[in-house]
Amino acid sequence: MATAPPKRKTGPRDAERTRRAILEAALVEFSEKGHAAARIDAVAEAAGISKPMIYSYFGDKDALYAAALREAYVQIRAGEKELQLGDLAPVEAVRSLVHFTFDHFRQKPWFISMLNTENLLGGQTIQSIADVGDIQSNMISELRRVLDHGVRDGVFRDGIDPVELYITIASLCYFPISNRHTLRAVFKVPVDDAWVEARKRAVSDMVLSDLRPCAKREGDDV
Amino acid sequence: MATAPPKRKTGPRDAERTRRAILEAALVEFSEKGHAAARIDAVAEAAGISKPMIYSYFGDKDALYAAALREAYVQIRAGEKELQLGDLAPVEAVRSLVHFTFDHFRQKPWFISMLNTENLLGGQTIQSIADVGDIQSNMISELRRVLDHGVRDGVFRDGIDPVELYITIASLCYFPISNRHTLRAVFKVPVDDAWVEARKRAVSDMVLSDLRPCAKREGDDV
Amino acid sequence: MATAPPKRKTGPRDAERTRRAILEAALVEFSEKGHAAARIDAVAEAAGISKPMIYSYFGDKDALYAAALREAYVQIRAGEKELQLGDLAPVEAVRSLVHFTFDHFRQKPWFISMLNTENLLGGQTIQSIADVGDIQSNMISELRRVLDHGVRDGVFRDGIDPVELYITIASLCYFPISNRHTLRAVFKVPVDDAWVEARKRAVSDMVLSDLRPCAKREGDDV
Amino acid sequence: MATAPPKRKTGPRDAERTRRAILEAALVEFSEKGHAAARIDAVAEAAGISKPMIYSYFGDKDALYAAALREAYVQIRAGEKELQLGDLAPVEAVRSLVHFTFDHFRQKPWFISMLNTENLLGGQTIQSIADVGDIQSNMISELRRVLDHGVRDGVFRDGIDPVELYITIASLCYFPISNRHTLRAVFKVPVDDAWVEARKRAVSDMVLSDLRPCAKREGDDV
DNA sequence: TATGAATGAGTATTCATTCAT
DNA sequence: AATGAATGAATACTCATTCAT
Repeated sequence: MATAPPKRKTGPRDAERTRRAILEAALVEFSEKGHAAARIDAVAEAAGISKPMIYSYFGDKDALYAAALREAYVQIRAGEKELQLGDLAPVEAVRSLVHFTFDHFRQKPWFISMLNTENLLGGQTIQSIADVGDIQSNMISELRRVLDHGVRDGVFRDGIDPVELYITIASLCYFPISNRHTLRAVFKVPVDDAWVEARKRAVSDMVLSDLRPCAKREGDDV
Repeated sequence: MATAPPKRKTGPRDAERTRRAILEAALVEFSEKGHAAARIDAVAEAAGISKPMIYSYFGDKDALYAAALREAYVQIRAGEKELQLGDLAPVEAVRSLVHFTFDHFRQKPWFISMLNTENLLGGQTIQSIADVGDIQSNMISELRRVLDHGVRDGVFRDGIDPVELYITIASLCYFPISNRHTLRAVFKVPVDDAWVEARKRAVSDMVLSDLRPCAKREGDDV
Repeated sequence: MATAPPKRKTGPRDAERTRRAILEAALVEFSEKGHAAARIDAVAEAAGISKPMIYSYFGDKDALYAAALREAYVQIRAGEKELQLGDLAPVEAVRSLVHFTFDHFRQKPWFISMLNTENLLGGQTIQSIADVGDIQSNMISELRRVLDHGVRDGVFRDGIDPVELYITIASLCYFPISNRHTLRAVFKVPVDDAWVEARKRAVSDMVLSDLRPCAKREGDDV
Repeated sequence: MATAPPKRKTGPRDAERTRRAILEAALVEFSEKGHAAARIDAVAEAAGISKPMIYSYFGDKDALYAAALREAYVQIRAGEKELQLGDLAPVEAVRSLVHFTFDHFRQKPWFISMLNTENLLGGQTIQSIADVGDIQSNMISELRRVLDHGVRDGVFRDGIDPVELYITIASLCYFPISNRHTLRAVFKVPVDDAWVEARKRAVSDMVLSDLRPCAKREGDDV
């Protein structure tokens, strides 16, 4: 913002800039406080505009929340797109996705917080976001192609569903970040950078290990 | 409680029963709505008592929330204790813990919701619950013994930290339940009993697979 | 209380003792907090009994307040009676009354506080205390005799109404005590024992000076 | 305020008018009921605005109370200033101050009530009003000049502290007004205009008599 | 007589939302 | 397009008073 060209008094660009400012402030506010505890006043102040603007741009609190939630998904999708998974060797592609996911969860804490909040509310809002499925399907498609490639190369076992794989990845990346406060308090886990990085390595190892076409792998231990 | 003398309809014993009623209603209310959206009125009504009783028994909303959070931990600990992990073969013990964890998350949804809520608040409350570490340390101790046993029996690899293992288990069990609403909406996952049961099996397989003392396991795929 | 004879379990004396305990606690509570801010709970705790006892002994909060107000008057009357004004020379009697009044206001702060509170409420309660006039009339009668005596002795001027004199005395003794907090804050008056004692002397001098049969006294300065 | 541009019906100037309306309503409410019994609802209704405005303009009940208390002092200072004591002969100046004080106490009953309330609370609030000393110091300065002038003219005795004199004046003016309800009930004083006016004369005579440089005045009667 | 348990009726305070300019 | 002013509807919390034993 500081490096932006000098602001013109009015015009179409200002509207978009205002919209962005509100959206980003809302994303922070909703993710830090949750839906109920988030304050429209706080969003207005953080965005540097007056409250009525928010209503004029977004409608009401719920609509603003929906926009913030969607923005969280848009951001992670944009990050995943930049990975260019198709250009990497399958094992590298998966490892890359795991690392990106873990890091994104860690560095953009509002994503996890928004998901937590939304799931607490029973997912009412996400259903109403029409294109949310499209947003993610790109990544799933790419992952499917990576898996196919890996099977063809003999480095992945067959029959893996990309969605299930993504859920495994997300599971392992999500919990240590989303629950870091309770982990620290209950298990005395030292949730610092070193621990988190170690955890990230362990997670990517585990995910890749699970993909390997090892004959004696599962279901033979009972 | 089980050893208490038979409860009279009314009288001095009402105090304890009232306390329990409030606590259980609060656990449901806080977990369904989150901290900010939870209503003291709703707790009172669900508990079948008047609002002032809540203040008389618990102090204020925050204290009631803290009591509910603690109760969530007490409940899962009680369940884990009943597993008697020490009496089972190591592999069985781990599988049993995974299944219990998964099922508890699924069947007592307030546990996950309370953790989500608490982590959203930055873990302020859990830190103030003095004995929360003790509550879980039993389970960790037992898990450590199971791991040692498994290493001695040659069915588990060496050097596994019980806390890290538990975090892996919890990660894999937590996410599919806690994020079921967004998963359904975003990935069109059919989050029904069949899917959840399949997921549970996949998770326990994955956990056990990761424990196996396979020489060519990790770090050799880059 | 510590030196009281061993308490019998029940009996007529206990009832009276309980009554006194409640009354004294109420006097303190009402005078320290005022009518609205006084808490029945606080009275019960200070009296060392349960709340229902207060209702059983006094009826309700207003009745308890009335009893406490009456008690404040009874106490000051008892003090005035002990002065035995009739046994003193007129000048001494007046000085004695001034000093007693000043000291009583200072040492039994609840009297002033109760009067403040009652006047804030518009004197609704004091009107309902049937015998409150009788309580004070003794003192006024004695003061009238002192004044007559003084006139006969030639030390007081004639035509002084005892009630007006008492109002003058009370005025001068009341304000420096009742308003000590605002005096300190607004005028930086050092409201300590030395100041208060000096004020007491000034007040008694002023009162006696005003009583003296000096020819060129009043009304000649306009 | 008198010099402000003509007020438009609505618009930005409403803010100041609303503020005044709240402040005046608060002054009446707090003085009539005391701090604890005063109702924010009542203030809002009397001011003709909604409750949230009070919080927006003043913060909370305590801050509103503090503003009302300060306003009471500002009002009496403004009145004292108009007296122009410096332009009067010393005796007249003192008599004028006494009469003004007495009349102000009588006609603006909220001043006495606010002081009573504040002293009941132990003066906590007045201490936090930073400029309360300045508010009154003008009057004390003027009074000091009047006393000096009177000494020079030979109409006042020497060595009188203006603060002590003001306390004497205030004492004698305060009590008959502040305690009018209990005086009526206890001493059957007919607290009507006639009595009050007579009292006012008696008070100013007494104050001036005490100032006169009469050789045989005090301390010689014991 | 005495009390722990319980509550109805309030009260200060907040916040999403709209109005008027 | 933008905002300071305003509010209706809620919500946490309190307290005098009563009930049941």
